[in-house]
Amino acid sequence: MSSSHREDSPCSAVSTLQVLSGKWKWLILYHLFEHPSLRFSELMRRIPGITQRVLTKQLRELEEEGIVERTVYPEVPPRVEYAITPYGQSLRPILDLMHAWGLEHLRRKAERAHQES
Amino acid sequence: MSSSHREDSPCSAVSTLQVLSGKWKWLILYHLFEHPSLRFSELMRRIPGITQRVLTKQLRELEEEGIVERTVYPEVPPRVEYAITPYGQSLRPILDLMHAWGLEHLRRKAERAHQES
DNA sequence: CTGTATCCCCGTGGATACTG
DNA sequence: CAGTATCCACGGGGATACAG
Repeated sequence: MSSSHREDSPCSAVSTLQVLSGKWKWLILYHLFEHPSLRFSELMRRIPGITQRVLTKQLRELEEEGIVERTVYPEVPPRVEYAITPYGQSLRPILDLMHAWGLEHLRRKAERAHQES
Repeated sequence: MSSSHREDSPCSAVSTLQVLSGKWKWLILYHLFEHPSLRFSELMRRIPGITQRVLTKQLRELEEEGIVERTVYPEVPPRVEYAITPYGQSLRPILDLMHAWGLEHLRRKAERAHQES
């Protein structure tokens, strides 16, 4: 996953973004923070627009980084549940801050748009 | 800038990432946090690998969002300085958290790699 | 020095069909 | 239900040349 050119940036925040790079990863985390555990199909339903292929891929990458845990229940039909690992929990403060900032930013833009009308 | 499909995600963190989407934006912010003000060429030097075209584009987008301020000094040769706006300062806590998390993540990976050797 | 203007590559993600 | 397997489209970003 992009361990290609060894940029070795002095800014470690960049490596965080690297790990979480992927159009839907933070949204996936958001839902897993809201619900301790979700099935594959539940994630699909909660994330309109994502496809099976992409959801699978991003979950696998999050799992690879130790952020998400995948549990397979050997039943028929198969059931697979995803949950945030304790390590993944450490991302919560970041997501919360971004959530707050995003809200404020949207409010700010709405205000601007309103002013010039 | 991607106001295309109106996903209206319930997660506002996503809109934050949207605003800051761009390969080098956080790194640009990082340097502007370290130095109250930097010239275009100074940013170029501090960000190895970026091109003029892309640096310009990302700076313009940050400016558009009110995060970065661009000041042109009408001299010859021209001098342009970039600085974080007060509003942009509100991103600092997020960047700091990501910085810390990134460091810890790298440490963690190094540890793992070391274990299995 | 601080940019534009062109052209182009390639990786991420989307569409669709199929499977244990 | 929870995925793979293929194929493909698109746009963000890189290379290069040029300009005020």
